[in-house]
Amino acid sequence: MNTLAYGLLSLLSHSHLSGYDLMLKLQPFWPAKHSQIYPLLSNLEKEEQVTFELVAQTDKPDKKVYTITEKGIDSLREWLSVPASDPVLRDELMIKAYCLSFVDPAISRKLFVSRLEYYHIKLQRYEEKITHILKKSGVNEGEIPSYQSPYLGAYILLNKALMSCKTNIEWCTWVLKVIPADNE
Amino acid sequence: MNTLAYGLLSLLSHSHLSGYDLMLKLQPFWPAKHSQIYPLLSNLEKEEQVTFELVAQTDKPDKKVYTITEKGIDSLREWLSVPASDPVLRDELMIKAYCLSFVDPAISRKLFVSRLEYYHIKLQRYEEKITHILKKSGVNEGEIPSYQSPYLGAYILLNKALMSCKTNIEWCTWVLKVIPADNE
DNA sequence: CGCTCCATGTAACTGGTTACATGATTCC
DNA sequence: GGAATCATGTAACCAGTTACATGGAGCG
Repeated sequence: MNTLAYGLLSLLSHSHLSGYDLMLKLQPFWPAKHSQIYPLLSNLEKEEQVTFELVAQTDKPDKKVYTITEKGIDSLREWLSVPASDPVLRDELMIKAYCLSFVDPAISRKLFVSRLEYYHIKLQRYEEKITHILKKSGVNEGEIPSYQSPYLGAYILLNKALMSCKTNIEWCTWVLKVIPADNE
Repeated sequence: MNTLAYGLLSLLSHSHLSGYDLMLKLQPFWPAKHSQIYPLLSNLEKEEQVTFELVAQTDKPDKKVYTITEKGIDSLREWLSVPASDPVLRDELMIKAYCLSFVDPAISRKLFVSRLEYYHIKLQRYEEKITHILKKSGVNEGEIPSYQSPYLGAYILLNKALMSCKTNIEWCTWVLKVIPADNE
């Protein structure tokens, strides 16, 4: 049982999903390709942490829709009780930022301008998602889903994504102010 | 040539370091173990991107101090010209946050309290480092190292680390407000 | 006609971690 | 006496990516 396996279980603890759905939903929080997910799911099935049902579709390929078992929920609970290991961030831009001065400012600027675009797209998506789940959870304006609500987890995560995104935009914008413009 | 190799080159572009030093310095920005770094360094040496000098020490083991070559600087420059790939963050706490409601609030709180401690320690370290490099760079108060300054890269990175750290502290603190206290 | 989306799977490879191995010094 | 730091290296393993494989539906 690795972290990815628990990631799959935690998504399945909220809804029934296919391997393909799991891959898409997990992307923002624990990136993984389908080639890693499918074998893991069949392991989880062997261990009786999940079950699946073959769902035939007409205009799309058939799919396996997975459901978490009581045993699966139990191992999630156990996993939640041990402290989370340290977060790991790997960002090429940070290494590139360290040796900016080896190339001319125009090239440096490009790096940060395109990263800014990346974050702006993310920001928009996160904002859409957060209003969407707040609507679904049915809370009043300014309120937060309760501890028992199945939407609390998603709301907490999206809030983190939003906050980090904004901070990164701030950082990139600041860096662009520090890099001299081309016409200077 | 993978990202880690460029990470080593970028550190060596600023100073002469041993494999051990490189490992320690790289940790905050691209975590890697010595077992990954030593073989990479000997590859870089074969490709003539770096050279090394055996330095004998009396009270510590001897070491290999590496120096970047012109060829190494050139490949760094080339690498800087291609856009940085997307950043990857993997954080178990995010997955755990998603299924908080399966355990009782006391257990949830523990997760975020210990993560807060983690970030507070990081914050302190980053603050020390940033004042240290600003002092070394010799800029006046409120000023920023120039584009040509060898300290600009480190300053930009530390600023990002600081900003992210503060945002994460803010997030954890907010989450702890959302999780009901034990005596409620 | 090629591209993307949906959907599943395996094989080969690269990246990263853990463990094995050695050995002196310093600190508790 | 045991642990931590410095310093280098290899071997075995696990995690993650890329590529191979198949195939229908819908879009431009």
